[in-house]
Amino acid sequence: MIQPRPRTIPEATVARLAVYLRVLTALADGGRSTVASGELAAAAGVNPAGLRKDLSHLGPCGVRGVGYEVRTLRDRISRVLGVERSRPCVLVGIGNLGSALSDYAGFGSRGFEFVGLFDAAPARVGQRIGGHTVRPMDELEEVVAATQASIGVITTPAEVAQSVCDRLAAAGVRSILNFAPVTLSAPPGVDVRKVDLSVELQVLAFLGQQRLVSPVEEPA
Amino acid sequence: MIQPRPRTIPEATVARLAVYLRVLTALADGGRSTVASGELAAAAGVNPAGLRKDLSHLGPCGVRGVGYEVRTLRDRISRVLGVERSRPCVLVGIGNLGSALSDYAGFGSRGFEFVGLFDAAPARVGQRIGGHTVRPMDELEEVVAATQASIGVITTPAEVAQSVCDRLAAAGVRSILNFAPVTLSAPPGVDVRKVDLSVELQVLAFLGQQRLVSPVEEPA
DNA sequence: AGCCGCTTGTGAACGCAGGAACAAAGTCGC
DNA sequence: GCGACTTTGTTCCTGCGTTCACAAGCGGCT
Repeated sequence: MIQPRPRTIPEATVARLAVYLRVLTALADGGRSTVASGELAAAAGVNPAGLRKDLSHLGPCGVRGVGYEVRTLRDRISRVLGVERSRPCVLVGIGNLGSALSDYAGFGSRGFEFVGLFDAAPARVGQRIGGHTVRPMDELEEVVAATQASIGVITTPAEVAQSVCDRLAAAGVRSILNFAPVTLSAPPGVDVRKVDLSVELQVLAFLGQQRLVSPVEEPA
Repeated sequence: MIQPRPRTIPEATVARLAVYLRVLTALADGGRSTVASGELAAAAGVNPAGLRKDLSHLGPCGVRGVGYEVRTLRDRISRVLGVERSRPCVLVGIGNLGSALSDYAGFGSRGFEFVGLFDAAPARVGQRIGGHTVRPMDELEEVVAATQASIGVITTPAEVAQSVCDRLAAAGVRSILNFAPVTLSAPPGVDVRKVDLSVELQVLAFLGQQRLVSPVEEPA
């Protein structure tokens, strides 16, 4: 039982690996067999040297003078990220955003499958969205236990997000993706990642405003 | 003509300022008059010292021994971020995600207003969503010019995202928020930010898998 | 008025990520 | 079979972000 890659991989690298994986999948679907770091880096929007450093965390996986074998590298990254087989996820809060996510094709094709949709509003329970039926909150724990879902997505209003987080964690969910505009606290051993859409817009607004002062960094 | 804050503010700080702004707004609505860095940092989920350093970029705005005046600080951050008044935005691609975003209350209440929704599919044109009517792509340039929209949001399929980006940039949009799973290239002077939902899930999957090896960092 | 406690703002050290340059290695052409 | 070219993997270095720790300043109490 060897551990060829026991060391930790930086989180920034993990995020980029996911991008490389997408590009590699597209290349493989296009019939491409090998690719060099320069081309891959351009497609992913990163520096070639940084890309090679990222891949070096997986061990040597390229051929000098040639490049990387597309399918081999794709499979290797899939295995490292843990998306080689589909993972069951539950989604709580079937509003507009929740409906969009549950129906988002980008998830199913990338190793994530929603096995339970939940909402507290009786009017929404029973609706069919993306091949699944919305369930009442009462069934949350039961479904998590039955499906061994390890990932939960929260798209509820901010007021109830913390209580949903608590229930998910208690039910055994170990990873939570939070779209509600609050900072959640979870017990140790549970990872929480936050996606805040309005923050992204506000950063853009700031950059746009700042450009009015120092228009563009134009080199001589 | 002095320049009290001419220097650039780190982008990571700007993102956190947006979070502080949300917390401060909630505190102000709750009638709170002052708040200390410790409490504010806890609500935002960051280190108190880092929060004070972030705020120091705005100049002295607290009172030693007391804390920060909630409303004053809120207004100051709003001004720095450039969201003191509403900004016009256009949204291209009215699929599930686009519909959700156009209807998302979190945008309107935080200084962003969609002034144009666009889609290429004739079936979607004419639909009313969130108080606006979906327009055909032909009218994109016209609406951007008429409304002086400076921010564009792309929620189209990946295949057409680059062409939409080109048209937005040509029409005068200076900031673009991209939800399509591709890396866009834009002319200089145009900022592009990318939000990749499946990357977030894949990072979570990796962290969850990694926990199986080194279960939890339990200090003695 | 003077002291004390609390909180801010800042300076310094640490760790990490990103970029450039270089050596190793493998392939293609002759 | 050998040389030259291409590309990877690594190392060094620079800069940024984060954290810790302390001095300065203000309000409240006596």
